[in-house]
Amino acid sequence: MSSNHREAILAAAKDAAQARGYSGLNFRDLGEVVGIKSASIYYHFPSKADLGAAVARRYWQDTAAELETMLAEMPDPASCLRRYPELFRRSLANGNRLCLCSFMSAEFDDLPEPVKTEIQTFADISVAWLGKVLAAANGSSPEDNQAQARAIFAAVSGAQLMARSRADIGLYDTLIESYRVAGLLPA
Amino acid sequence: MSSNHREAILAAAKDAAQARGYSGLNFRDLGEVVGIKSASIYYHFPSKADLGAAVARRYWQDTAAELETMLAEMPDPASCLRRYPELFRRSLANGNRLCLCSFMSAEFDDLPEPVKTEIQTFADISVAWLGKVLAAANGSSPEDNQAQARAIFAAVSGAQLMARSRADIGLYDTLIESYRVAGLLPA
DNA sequence: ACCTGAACACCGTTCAAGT
DNA sequence: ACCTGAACACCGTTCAAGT
Repeated sequence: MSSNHREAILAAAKDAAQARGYSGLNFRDLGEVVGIKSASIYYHFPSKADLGAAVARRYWQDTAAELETMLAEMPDPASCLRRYPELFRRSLANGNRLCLCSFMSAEFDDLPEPVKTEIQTFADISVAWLGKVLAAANGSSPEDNQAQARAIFAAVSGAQLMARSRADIGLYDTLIESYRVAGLLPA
Repeated sequence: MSSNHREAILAAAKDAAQARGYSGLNFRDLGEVVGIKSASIYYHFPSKADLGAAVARRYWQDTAAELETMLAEMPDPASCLRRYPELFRRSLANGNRLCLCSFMSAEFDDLPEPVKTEIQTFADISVAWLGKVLAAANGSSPEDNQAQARAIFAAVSGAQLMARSRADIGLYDTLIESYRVAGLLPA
């Protein structure tokens, strides 16, 4: 109950940041969505930087949990790799939104240090997961697959960005398919 | 003389937008760089939207010219493809900046319609050029290479974005190399 | 514990007025 | 033609005051 507003702020801030970035986050709109005054948000988060870092932290934690669940429920690594792009697809399906990490990567120059750290962790856990799954798929070590894991992460991010710029989720699907044809992603 | 300020504004705005995006563009800073008051900028560009569109238009025009020059000076399509990523590399080398089109793609929701149009043209001319060069390289038609051309554009954009988030141009080079290994880019 | 009203400093933007 | 001063609206933040 007492933490309801805190959670609601985190959720609203996540949605807003995926659509308008860190610089587009503003406490007045957030307060309106949550149903409290903007000043009240400072009771839960001492500054915008703190809120941004909390949102980014929660974002990679949720993603990490989801990736682990996927791997647990579907131990076949090839299937996991095939389904990985669905993660980014869902943001597009949800109001043509971008990965939080991508948007904030663009905003690198204006990001408070703690926020930078958290979005780097998002990339780190994604790449680590991809490396692990690639390794399981081809019987080598995760270290040997780090380069391809990073390439997949970067390429999928780029596909999402391009699709967003046209508000065209079909373009995303086409790009992912092209990555498979080219051999960047396993068919 | 009279157009000096106009050109200086365009140049300063381009640099700023590649570092802080359209939303990060601000007339006070721009005026300071150019040496006039922020209000004076409105004489040259009736609104921020107009300035943004003008910057984006100039950006794709310059890029289109550069790509055509490259193709004219180095008719070997394989060499052109090998050098294509240098375009994005240069933005990173220039103060860890992002492609204007990428930043504004992230900002899609808050972009005035004319700005959207111009950055889509940037993607269009890039993809068209890549399709043309790919076709010349493998003896088919540009249409048959559209999918791969778009995939290359998206992937290279993603690599630049990821490298920016670490301020690590070496990561960009590694990612491009991984694309080559995977077969997305010709070796 | 949790929230608000009111205020402050700052900044993007506008526009009537200058030369 | 080109520029500016002054004002407006907005936003992040603070804080004393409410319950």
